[in-house]
Amino acid sequence: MTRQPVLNIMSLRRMKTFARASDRQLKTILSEITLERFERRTTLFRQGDPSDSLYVLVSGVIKLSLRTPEGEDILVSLISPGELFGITSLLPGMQRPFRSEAFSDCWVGRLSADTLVSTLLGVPFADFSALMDGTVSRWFGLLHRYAHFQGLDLQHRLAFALLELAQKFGAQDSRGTLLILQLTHEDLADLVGASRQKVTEHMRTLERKALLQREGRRLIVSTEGLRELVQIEH
Amino acid sequence: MTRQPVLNIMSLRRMKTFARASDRQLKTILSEITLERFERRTTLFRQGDPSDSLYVLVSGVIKLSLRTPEGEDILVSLISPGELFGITSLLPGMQRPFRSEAFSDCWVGRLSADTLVSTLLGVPFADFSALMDGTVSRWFGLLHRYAHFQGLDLQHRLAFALLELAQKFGAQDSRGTLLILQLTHEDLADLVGASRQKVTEHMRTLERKALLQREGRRLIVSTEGLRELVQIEH
DNA sequence: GCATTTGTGTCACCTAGGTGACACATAGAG
DNA sequence: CTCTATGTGTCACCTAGGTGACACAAATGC
Repeated sequence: MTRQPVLNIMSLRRMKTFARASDRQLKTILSEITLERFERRTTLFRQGDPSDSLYVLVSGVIKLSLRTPEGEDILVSLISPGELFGITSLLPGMQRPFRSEAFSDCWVGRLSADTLVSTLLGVPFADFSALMDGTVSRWFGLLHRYAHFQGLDLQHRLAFALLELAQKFGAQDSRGTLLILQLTHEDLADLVGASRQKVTEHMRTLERKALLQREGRRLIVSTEGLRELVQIEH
Repeated sequence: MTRQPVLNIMSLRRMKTFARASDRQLKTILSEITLERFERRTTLFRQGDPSDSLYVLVSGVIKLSLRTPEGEDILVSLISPGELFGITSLLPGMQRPFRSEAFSDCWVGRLSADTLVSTLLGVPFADFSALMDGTVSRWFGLLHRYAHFQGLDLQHRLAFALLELAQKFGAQDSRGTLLILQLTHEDLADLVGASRQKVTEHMRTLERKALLQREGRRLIVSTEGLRELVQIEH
């Protein structure tokens, strides 16, 4: 077993995140970091765990991955030494969106997101976190969508996309959720990464299944129906 | 033409980002926001523009999209009223990664990222921005990768993935860039969203094209060659 | 109101890539 | 050094979805 690596002000400052920090700040942070070792193939946290702490990779390689309901594995990212990960801990009340496991033997530093933010910025964590939530969390949502889309067939990508749109642009209507948007099939195709023609075809089958109606060029979707379509059959 | 909408403390506070702000803060922000109108199909900013200001959507729908080198359009996101967008302005020195256009007639508020951060958090923008860069910018990078992968064939996805890995885990070697990673074809398959078998096949053709060599289970890639492969032929 | 442009529906055809199967290579574990 | 696990290479086969083409419908401009 490898010896525990030294983590000091100099080694921290070599990392991008800490390059600008003062010695005092780094000292505080150092005193709050716990070093841990993880053997290859060990998992650090699992999808769905509460997203409490933040990690710094000291040595080794970490793998972030996603297990789809269909049992497929999606490798979202490989983390290299010096990087921070477990970033959802910067957003309020998140769960871990990915599974994290040691891709090789690793040394990892763990600290609370709160410590990082308050010592580096000197700002209450809740304020920071709320700002992140209002801005940058959309990136995260999109990333999540794209990752999930990997290896889903068009039918399901469409269903997900419609649900997302219903959530964002839906108005309740006696017949279902009315999308207040003038979406062409081409727009949808660009959104789900498919051809215009195939989108037309699948939209028709959704109509036939009564998960979707049209009123001129406006869509009325059945969110329950779509949700069912998406969850079942795997 | 629609009348200019009223933007006041109350309407701001209805937006997620400003929900927690004090009246004073909102007042400062209000005084710094410029309201602009954009007709349907007008573009607010283009891919590659400097990412200076931040936008708040007051009414209408905004479309963020990406034009691939192949001329395909990828619809990354549709923004609904109340959302902030143009978020890359929170990171230091970024260019706009997406094109933004009015999907319907819109009213949009524009302000500088600096104003937002310094009035909401009371922290120098550079500090905040550096922290974002060290943490959350990875999300953005991944999002960018996934969006670009849309509509690329396996060959190219693989090439991109290898380039990315070379960047992160590459060591210079007389024969090219050596990846200090024990990657199986299955790992690569999970990374690019393909089957193990097809990855094997394409890896072999990359070898035959001399863009790739192997030393045991370690890879040596030719970054120049791959870059060429990826850029040419469209 | 008509004419033009933009969107929809539906073909027939083709190809990238998924799948299963199996032989062979390699690398750890004992 | 051998045995077992895991990884690689390569088939033949099948299917989801891309493409081009064209008819029809619906908006939009004039």
